[in-house]
Amino acid sequence: MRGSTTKHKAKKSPDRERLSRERVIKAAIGIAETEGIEAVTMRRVASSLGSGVMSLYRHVLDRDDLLLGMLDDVAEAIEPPPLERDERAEILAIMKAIHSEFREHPWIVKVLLFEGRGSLLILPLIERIFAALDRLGHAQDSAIEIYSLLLHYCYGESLSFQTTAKRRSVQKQYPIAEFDEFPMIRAAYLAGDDWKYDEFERNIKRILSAA
Amino acid sequence: MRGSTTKHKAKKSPDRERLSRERVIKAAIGIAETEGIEAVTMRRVASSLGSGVMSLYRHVLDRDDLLLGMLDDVAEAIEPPPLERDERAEILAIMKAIHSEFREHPWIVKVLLFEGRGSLLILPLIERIFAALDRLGHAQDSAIEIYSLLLHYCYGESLSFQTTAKRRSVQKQYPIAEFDEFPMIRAAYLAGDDWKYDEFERNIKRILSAA
DNA sequence: GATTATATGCGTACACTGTACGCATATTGC
DNA sequence: GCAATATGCGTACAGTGTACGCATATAATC
Repeated sequence: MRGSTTKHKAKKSPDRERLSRERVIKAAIGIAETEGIEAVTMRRVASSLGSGVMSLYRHVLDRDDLLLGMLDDVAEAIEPPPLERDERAEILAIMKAIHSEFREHPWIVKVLLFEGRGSLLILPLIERIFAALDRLGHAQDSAIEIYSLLLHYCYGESLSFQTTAKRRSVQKQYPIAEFDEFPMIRAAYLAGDDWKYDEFERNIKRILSAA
Repeated sequence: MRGSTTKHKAKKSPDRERLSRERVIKAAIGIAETEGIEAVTMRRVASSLGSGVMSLYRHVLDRDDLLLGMLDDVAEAIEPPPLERDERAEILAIMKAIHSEFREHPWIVKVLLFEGRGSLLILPLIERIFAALDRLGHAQDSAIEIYSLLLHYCYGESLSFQTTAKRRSVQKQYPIAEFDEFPMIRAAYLAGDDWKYDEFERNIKRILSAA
């Protein structure tokens, strides 16, 4: 929408590219990707662009707006899975697409749940879920409930995955002795989570088998 | 003007109660309860106790430790639901207990998921869930998966409830026009969520029907 | 080209945050 | 009464988001 009129008049060849909403958002995403969303401070973004802090505010309303822009950017990049004839296969494919996006860009979940913002660009996928539930014979209220179950599990799982990973890296783990009175928890704890690979998919299937 | 009431040096009866870990944590919980976890800053807690900021650090390692203390405090207050013969009823009762705690003290979920900390005091309830799943004939791996499904849905739902409530109060809602291309989402959106009352319970039952 | 209008960059300042350091006082043990 | 310890907390520092307003770069008009 902006700057499309290519009036290449003065080739001043700016040694430093001009700022833009796009560039600011992309820089913020880069930082979030490598250092986590907590590292996305206005100063950090500015310094990664080699600009002053307040320059960012020419292209972004405030930090909240920047986060929203980041969401829109990744939402745009999602490629919708191909349509499936089978309703449950359709829903599973969509949930897997969303989930893998959450895994690839873990910061998304924190922004979604903490800032309470959501990108509108994901709506087509949600609509497809509702359509599939409709085809499965669900009335609106139960469709909404199942959708809520699917998505909130996805949120919780993705968020927990992050914090678990962090906890594990920090090695702030509890001593196993704490679990002595709870044999089953202890066993689960010791089992680790290598085999968890397909847990998400299997749990979505569980939900769908009850839908 | 604190000391002005007592002209001589009060030897044993201080007009101000002494600080303690307990008092610090309780004060922090009070603030979290009424103003949200974001308002729980060291300065805010100190001022609510009428003490200096650094005094808190005599009873609490750091802010993280304070949050952990808060978790333990509410976990302690949970009353375990009575044992149920029926396994699914047992699990449902426990999940409802946890969920209602999350609703009553919304800040818990944020601390749990963001700080990545957890209170050990809730382990007895978790153990009961695993025991019930065992009685239902689940091997360890599928038991862990179902437990993960149950709890992560509970997390996601509780967290989303908060942010939705906040969004609603701020009235930062999207204009309905945005949903024109997505009739089912639009309908769901317009339906509101008054009837959502038992959604959590019904969804847990859905999960259990697939367990 | 010259002049004006606007868009953009950003330095400084302010009100917050957590907490390290070390001094002052209160309480306890002998 | 005196020493040892426990407790309270003032000050300082490095962070955070961002309001304000000046300086310059670019665009538009004459």
